[in-house]
Amino acid sequence: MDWNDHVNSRSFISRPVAQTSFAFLYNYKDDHYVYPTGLIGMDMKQNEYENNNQDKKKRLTSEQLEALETTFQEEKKLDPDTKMKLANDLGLQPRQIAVWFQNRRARWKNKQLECLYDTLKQEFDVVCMEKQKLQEEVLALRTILKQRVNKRQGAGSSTRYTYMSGEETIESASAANTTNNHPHQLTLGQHQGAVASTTAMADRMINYDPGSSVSAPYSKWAVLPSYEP
Amino acid sequence: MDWNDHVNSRSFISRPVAQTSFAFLYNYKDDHYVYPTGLIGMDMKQNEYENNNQDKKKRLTSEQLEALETTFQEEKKLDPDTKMKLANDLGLQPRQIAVWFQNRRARWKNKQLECLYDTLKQEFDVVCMEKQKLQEEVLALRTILKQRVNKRQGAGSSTRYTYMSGEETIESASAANTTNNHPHQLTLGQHQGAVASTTAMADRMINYDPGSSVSAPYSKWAVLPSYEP
DNA sequence: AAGTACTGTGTAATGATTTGA
DNA sequence: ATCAAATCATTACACAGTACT
Repeated sequence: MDWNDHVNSRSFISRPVAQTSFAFLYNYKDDHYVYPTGLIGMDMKQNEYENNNQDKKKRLTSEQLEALETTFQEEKKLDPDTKMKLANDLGLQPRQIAVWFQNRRARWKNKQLECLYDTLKQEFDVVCMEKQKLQEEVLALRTILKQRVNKRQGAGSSTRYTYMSGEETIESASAANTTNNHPHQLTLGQHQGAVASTTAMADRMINYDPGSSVSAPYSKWAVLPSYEP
Repeated sequence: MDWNDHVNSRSFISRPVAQTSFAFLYNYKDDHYVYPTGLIGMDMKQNEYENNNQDKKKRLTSEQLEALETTFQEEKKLDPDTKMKLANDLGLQPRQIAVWFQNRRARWKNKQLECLYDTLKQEFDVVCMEKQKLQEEVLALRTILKQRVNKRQGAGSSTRYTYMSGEETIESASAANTTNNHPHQLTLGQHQGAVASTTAMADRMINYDPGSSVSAPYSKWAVLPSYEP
């Protein structure tokens, strides 16, 4: 009862419904309403005082977004005071501010996840390479040891026990590593390439064939296993 | 002009608007509209013939969801025929079907991402372990080699050139690997634990402290770096 | 035959609502 | 009242065919 004083804060929020509900009034067939050019980036405030007639706009202006974004950067959570201040400054309902922050948080989470994935992917690649090198190194060392043993055996020397013990522990340590036995390293598919950007995620998740945009437009959806709950 | 024959497919789309646009008519203050009990799970069809008065419902019925879900499982993409069929079968607008599928794909993508992450995480852990073992193995092998060389040197033998060359290549191969030099392996934080489930993702992304749910409710938002675009 | 307008579809981003805690 | 999660819908742009000039 402290804030949202004058109006009921929910009174006008609702998007200007007319445009979509009566979209059939427009000449355009399905969902291809042609936007009045020059209305996109404009700095037209859409507060409660001017959404009465036909402002078919809902998107926040760049100013509003900027302010919201800045605020979000420093505080993911929105305390009531900030909310009211933003609402007053930007000519929006407090409720809108709250909703914006909620959505922002939810979507920020997904972004985070993507970044996390990319990071992990890079780490993974690095570790794989290092493992590869270590594997080669082990082979090299083994070869050397073998050569040496052969040489010594030819000379009639016998520190053979020590050698075998070493070989044994070695075998047990890398028994499962001698071959490429990572079922997902390549089979998980698509994610062995260079990590381009966050949007490259989609290309890895979806069986996207970048070449054929003509044939089989539905193919990319048919392949993946269903991970649904 | 062949397809999209009878209806214009967008004519009636809009959701039953009354409920949201005129929400301020309800007595409820801000954003806490209390739903008329007993209307939630009911199987009331909401096609164009009965959304005129006061059906404050938007959620699809379980039947509708089931059908949509089933269809989605077999085809992530919605071809027009299927769309019309579903629309007729379920008493929904074709537009609604399309929208549902779009949203479903978006949600599915996030789920996929989570699964992908978990899978990759497990692979990562495995590879790390294997790398660890290989590292130990390399050390063991080196030790053996060293022992052997010392022994031979003590005996006055001199295959020293061969040894050094081997040692050199070895050093170069694992120069950067001898220590734990993975900046993110633990620093990325939070994701070295067992991979519990897909929802465990949030716990890894957000700096979530599972113990203190009372104090510092805002703390978990203040920590992470901003990965925003 | 090239250019242009129209239409349907897709994805991505975004605003808003519902539900339960 | 607030939040997170899920959901519905809309906005906006891109691309592909088709048709009309």
